[in-house]
Parts: sequence; C-alpha cells; structure tokens
Amino acid sequence: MAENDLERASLPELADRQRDILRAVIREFILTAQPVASGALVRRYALPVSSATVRNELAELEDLGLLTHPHTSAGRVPTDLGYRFFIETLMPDTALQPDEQLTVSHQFQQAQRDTAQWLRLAASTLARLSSEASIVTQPAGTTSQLKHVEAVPIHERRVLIVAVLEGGTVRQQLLDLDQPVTADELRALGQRLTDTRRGADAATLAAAVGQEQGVARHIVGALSRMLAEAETARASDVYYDGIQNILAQPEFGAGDPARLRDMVALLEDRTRLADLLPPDIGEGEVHVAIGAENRVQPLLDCSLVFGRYGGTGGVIGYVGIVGPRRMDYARSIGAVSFVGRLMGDLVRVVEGN
Amino acid sequence: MAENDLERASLPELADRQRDILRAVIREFILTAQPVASGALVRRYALPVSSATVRNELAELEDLGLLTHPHTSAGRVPTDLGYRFFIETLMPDTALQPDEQLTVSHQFQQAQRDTAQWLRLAASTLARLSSEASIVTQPAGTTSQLKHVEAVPIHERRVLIVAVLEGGTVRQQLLDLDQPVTADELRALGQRLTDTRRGADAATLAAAVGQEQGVARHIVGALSRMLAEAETARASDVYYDGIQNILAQPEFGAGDPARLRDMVALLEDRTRLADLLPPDIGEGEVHVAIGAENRVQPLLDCSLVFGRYGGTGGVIGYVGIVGPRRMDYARSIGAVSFVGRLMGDLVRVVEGN
DNA sequence: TCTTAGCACTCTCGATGGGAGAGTGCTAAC
DNA sequence: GTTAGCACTCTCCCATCGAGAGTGCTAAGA
Repeated sequence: MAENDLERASLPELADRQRDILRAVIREFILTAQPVASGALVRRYALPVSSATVRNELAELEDLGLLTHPHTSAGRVPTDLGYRFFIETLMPDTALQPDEQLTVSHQFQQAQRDTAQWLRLAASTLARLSSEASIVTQPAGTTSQLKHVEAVPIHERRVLIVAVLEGGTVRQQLLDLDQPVTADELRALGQRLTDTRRGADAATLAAAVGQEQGVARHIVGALSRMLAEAETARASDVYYDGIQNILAQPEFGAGDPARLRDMVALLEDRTRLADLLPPDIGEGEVHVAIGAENRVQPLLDCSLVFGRYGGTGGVIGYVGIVGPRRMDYARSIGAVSFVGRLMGDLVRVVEGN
Repeated sequence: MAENDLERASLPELADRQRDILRAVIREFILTAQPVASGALVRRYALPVSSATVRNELAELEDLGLLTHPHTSAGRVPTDLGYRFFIETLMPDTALQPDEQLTVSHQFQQAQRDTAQWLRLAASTLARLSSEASIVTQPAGTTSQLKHVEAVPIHERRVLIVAVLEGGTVRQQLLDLDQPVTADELRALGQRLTDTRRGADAATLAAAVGQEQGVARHIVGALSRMLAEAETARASDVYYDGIQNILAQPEFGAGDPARLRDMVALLEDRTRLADLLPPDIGEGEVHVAIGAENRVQPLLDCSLVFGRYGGTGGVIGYVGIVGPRRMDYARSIGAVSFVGRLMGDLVRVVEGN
C-alpha cells in the first residue's frame, strides 16, 4: 500500500528514552482513556528521571506531531501519527497466546461445517478477543463457477434449485414453472446440467440460455442469475458482532450519542460497509486505518484493523475489527491475523485442497 | 394467554372524557418523551374544558393506576397499566397504509427467493417501519423431515452433503470420509438415500445408522445430526436489525449507558433472545409485553411486540419489535402483523402449498 | 549540556446557590 | 360540575468559586 509506505517514510527518528516514554503514554492511554500526565508516567513506569524531564520529552514528542494536548493543563494524548509510529516500530509481539489459539481453533472445528456458521463464529470470536466490534464478509470469488446442480420438486410446478459452486458455496432459489414436471425428470435434468454446464460462470450460462428449451431454459436462466448474485454477494453478506463492546467504550458512551448512532448505522448498512474494505491488500497481511486515515465520516474517530483471507481460486473475504482509535492494536492485529488465517484454511478445505 | 385475560379483566371503566384525555396523554408522551402537562393537553388538543378540569381528571386517572408523576410539579407519564388500557381499548386501527403494504410486499417479491434473504429482509423491514429494533427467527419445525439428499464430491475423500428438508430448508455440511469415493458412486448414493430415507426425521435416521455400511453409514449419521440441529435451529438462527433506531431514542441515549449496553447484549446473544419468545401464542396473533411484564432484566423498561408465523407442518418462527415502553404501539402492531402474515405466506410457498 | 526543584499559571471539575419557569393541588367562587 | 386564582414544589440553567491536577518556564545544580 503506497499510502502506508509514505507514512512509514515520514516517521521521525527517536532516542531510546523518547521511544520508551511514547510507548508508555500510548499504553497508559489505551488502558485508562484519560490524558496521561508526566507524574503518572514516572510513578507507574518507575522511570529513572524526574517528571520535569519527562515533561520536556513530552513537549518534544508533541513538536514531532506524535502527541497532543486537549488543553493547556491536561496530560498528553496520542495523535494518529503517534499510533502509527507505535504500530510500525514500538508494538510488542501480536501473536495470541497459545492457549487462546487452541481454544479458538477448537471452536471452529466443533462448529457445524457450514460457511454461514463459520462466518458468524468468526465475527463473534473477533468481537470477544478484541472487545471491539467486528466485521466479516462472505468469501466471494471474482467469478463463480458452477460445480453441481440439483432440482428438487416442491410442488407440481415449483422446484427448488440448489447450485453448488466451485469453492463449496451453496446457493438455493425457488422457481415457478409454467408446466408440471415429475421428480424423475427433474433428477435427470439436474444430472444433465451438472454434466454439461459444469465450470460455467454467470456470463457463460446467460449466453447458454438460448440453447435450452422449456424447463431447462428456465433453470439455466435462474442459475445464471444465482451465480451473478454470488459474485456480488460481498455487498450483502456481511456479518457483524460486538456492538455491545463499542457501547462500553467511554469515548462513545459519554460523548455525543449522534456519533455512536452514525457508527452503528454504518455497521447495519451492509452496502456501505462492504465499500470500506479496499481490494488492494495482500492475503495474510493485516492493515490498520487510524482515525482520519479512514475516509468515511463516522469512522474519523475510529480505527479499523482488517485483513483479507482467501482460497486459491480468487475467492476472497475480509475479517476486520472496528473500535476507537484508542484500541489495543497488538491484540486486535493478533486476533485479525489469527482468525483470518483460520478462515483461509476453512475456505481451502471447502475448496478441496 | 391467561395473564392477558387477567389484565383485561382488571382494566377500569372510564368515562368518555377520561378516555379522551388518557388517549391524548399517551399520544403526546409517545411523541415527545416528556411528561405531559394539563395546559399542553388543552392547548394542543383543543379540549373544551379548562386545564384545572383536566388536572382533576388526570388526578383520577392517576388514582386508577393508569398514569404517574415523576415528581410533584411535573406532568403525567403513562404506567404499564395505562399502556395496556390504551392497547386494549383506545388504540386506533393498526393496519399499515395500503401503499406501505404494497411497497413491502413488492420488496419481498423482488428479493432472491431464499429463506435467509427473506429473514434478513423481514428484520430490516420491521426496523424501518417501526423505527425500533427488530427480531426475526428462522422458521423451525418441531420435527424436521428429510426430503432430498445430495452428495457432491469436493475432493477424493471429502464430500459436501446437501439435505433439503420438508418445508424447503436447505442444510449443508462437509464430511471427510475414510475411503475415496467416485462422483458416480456418490450420485447413486444420494439417489438411493433420497428414495429410502425420504420422510425420516433425526431420530429415525439415528436409528437407521446401523443398517448402513461404509460411506452410506457416515452420511446417514451426518444427516441425522443435521436434522437434529435444524430442529434446534431456533436458538442460533435469530436475525436482528435496527439497533441504530434504539440508539436514537432519548430514553437510551441520555440515560445511563449501562442499560443500553445490557439491551444490545441481549440482542447479540442469540441464545437468550430465543428464550424470550414464548411458544404459547397463536398463529397470526400479535402479543405485547409492556415494561415489567417482561421477565428479563434488561427489558424491564422496554416493550416487546411479537407475533408467530408458520406453515402447516408445525413449522413456526417469530417476528418481533423491541423498543422503549413509549412506543408507537399501533404502528408496531401493524408492522408485526403484516410482516408476520407475509412470512407465513412465504413459508407456505416454500412448503409447496 | 542535561537534569531537576520550584513556582506561577491554566484549565477542569464538582459543589453551591440563586432565580426563572413550568406545573400541580387546593380553595373558593360561579 | 367547572374554573380562576394562587401558593407551593421541583427541575433546570447559569454563574460563581475553590480545590486539584498538570503544564511550562526559569534558574540552579550535576
């Protein structure tokens, strides 16, 4: 990400003591949500210097743009750049504890082996691990290919079309026919379409509608629409969880309630949510957008930690965490990274690798 | 509901003018969320009496337990009993406007004909219509019966089992086998199981595991588990929407944030949510639980408007609205009733009737 | 040159205390 | 049965004030 390199390039050089103090300020602010005072730093971190010295260093860190002041006689608060510096150069190891990893893996193995369940579990796991809100999108391919078709009779003229896509997604749709069809005919039709249309994508199927007659024509048309819908599924199949965690944050609870509402509205509007996650991010990487780095209005005071997971066939999905800028980045990054890897593994299992 | 008859039996008789005044107080409080003063009533409702007379009537309504006072010199606020009285005897027609009905029906017809989509749409529609939060549960039968089985090869030893249940629900699960199976074998197996096990429920399938050998044995075992899970799906497949609407309510926004958090936590915990909806409610009826009538802690200041929808085969689901006690009951009841009926129709369509 | 004690200055926060305003309850007259 | 009048109560807003916390600066010390 070019933007990121730019950020990194403009990060200032700091002396060891300044790094220690900045780390302590950020740690303290993440913990308490209160501006951090020089005296408190000396007391709680047993610094070998006086509070006056710390004040001098704090003033310098402020000149460098890493910290600010809410007002003259208040303690220091990290800026976006401060957080960025912390993440790039000061952050401790982000990996989750081995026992946590084990517990989470275990839960995923115990869950019903069904994509929707996994997505829900991923969202709730991320929310629990990070104590923030989470977003998870359905894995969707740039193009979806048909793997298997089944037509199940529901009623004389009504069939349930079940399409299994390459990658293991299952899509279903009811279809009303203009003529009655028997169960055996449907079974044979499903088999024939599976054999002849296997590997076709939405466009190919749309083009093939003309080659079919009668009932088969209807079904191929429906399949084409279902695949097309699967390709754009990213917009609608977004799972979120952990709104309660955000409500517990002091910056949202006390402050003006309108900001909170905007934020929840964003989470509940799946279309806007999907637009937030940019496609230019590598598999397995974790990206962090801090405060104003988010372009969307309600997220200007928030941070977004997200990663991409995917299988081999261009199938990708996103997992992410949304929270206040004052977020435990190490933990969030660890959680996103781990759950993303887990989801990637699951997608590959479903794909058959 | 016995409790409800009891409530209704103990509702007092009121003179016409008292009924008018009570109606006006409730209407005004729903609108403004502020205690209602005698003078304001006379002004805004052009009552043909003076504010002193209204004060006398208000005092009597308070004696009857229909209204209260936050403090001596404040206006009146409805009690739970007051709302109950309003709903039972004063409420205007609850039906949605014809054009609204048309719009909503149209949206449901336009949606992909797939249960999960419908549930999501029902939740968002209820939230939008009522400006409150909504809950919708997946329709689940007391017992689910198998209608169709398909085994789709994913990998040499890995198959995707797709089970279509009586009622149109589709369930899927990945299965790892201990021996490789060809696509043709799987297809034949699916066909045989569909023919022999059609109409079986979870218990029957569990009992039948012993009759099968090898791969078929694995699959029947998986089917039994899938059906059993479908029967208890009520607990996990709950959709909610409209948390942003609740955040906009003054009683939650300003008051202590802990209450709000408890409430959202309740919505996000699908297990607890499912327990809230009692089974003893008739198809098509709409029930209202006001304030303390809810037994669950975080809902003591809230009201719940819910209804049951269902198909013919004992398949039932719930639709509901959660909001502050000061809720537009007429509108909420209208919305729940209409969306419930719509969902019932859809379930019956999926069942083939 | 770096560190630190000391101190003035600034800003927030909570408590205090009217005063205005809204609304009720009561009484007495119509 | 209705209503004007009025005393009384309670909230809410605002201004004030002092305590407390914390900074920035200066000058002395290492």
